Amino acid sequence: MNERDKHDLVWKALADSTRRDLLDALAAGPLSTGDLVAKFDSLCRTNVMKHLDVLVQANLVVIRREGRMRWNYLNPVPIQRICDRWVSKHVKKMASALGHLKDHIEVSSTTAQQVDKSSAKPQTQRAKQKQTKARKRKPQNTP
Amino acid sequence: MNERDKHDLVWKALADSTRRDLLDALAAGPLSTGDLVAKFDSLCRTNVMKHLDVLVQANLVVIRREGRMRWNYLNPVPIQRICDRWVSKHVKKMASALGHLKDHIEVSSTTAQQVDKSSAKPQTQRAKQKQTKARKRKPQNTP
DNA sequence: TCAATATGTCACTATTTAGTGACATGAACG
DNA sequence: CGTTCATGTCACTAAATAGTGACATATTGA
Repeated sequence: MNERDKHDLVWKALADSTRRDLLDALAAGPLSTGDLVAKFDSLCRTNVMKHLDVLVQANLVVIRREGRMRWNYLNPVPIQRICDRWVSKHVKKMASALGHLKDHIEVSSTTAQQVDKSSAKPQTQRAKQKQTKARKRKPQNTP
Repeated sequence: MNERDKHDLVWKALADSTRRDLLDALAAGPLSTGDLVAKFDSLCRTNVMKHLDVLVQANLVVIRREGRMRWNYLNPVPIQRICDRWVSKHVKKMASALGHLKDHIEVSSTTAQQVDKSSAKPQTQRAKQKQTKARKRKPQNTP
């Protein structure tokens, strides 16, 4: 399993709100599987275990066995890791992307409060040709 | 659409590696849909548009129309927002969770490097009873 | 040993999502 | 006009995922 796949497992695991809730429950301290089942009334035990499996695969939950008990521990490291990586990966580009964004955008009500202002410089693109033929062209920066 | 649902849209949108790649491509600056189709050789145009729709729903991509062209802009705000919120939401618990974790864990090779050390204090849990009956019990902290 | 309990596994259905081709719309431009 | 091309929409199939009940395993303690 390469790094990118592991990365993807974490994203996939975090994509589900039920699993994020499970992580929430474990944030205060480890719980047994049965504890979690009791806590999440809408889910059957098998379902909880399946979600836990996904979290374990992503290394977001680590288990410790004690007799017939299984204690589930939250491992927060991959979360911070993925956030750090994703944000830092884009942090420079983000500043410019925010710049590109403003000026002329169909500003939605929510977007309006979330977007900064600066310049917009589209990339010049389009090399290969698939079924959709295309030619070089350059849009106005500030119509 | 409540805040939690919007939150979920962002997670769901980011869960797919193709969509993360699309965001990567837009990080350098806006691209038209056709540009993106040309860039992602393995995807058909309809597929690219569907992924873009998901990103637009999550407000991760904002579009600007210019004649018959559609320019897709990355909006990095929700990413930072979700990372900030998720991390800060757990930041205190995380320190303690990391504490809970070490001591006695079936340390996997990858986990070993990602986990800190301190104390482990399981929660006392288990209230309701579903099909799985359960009684109160408390595991050893450090076996 | 035997019964209760916690967890593990299997087989299956239902829902969602990915992915595609065909056709529709609408601006650009001769 | 009418053609070209970027984009939009629809209908459909295939694959992945959520979710469940039934049964299996294994530990605990009377």
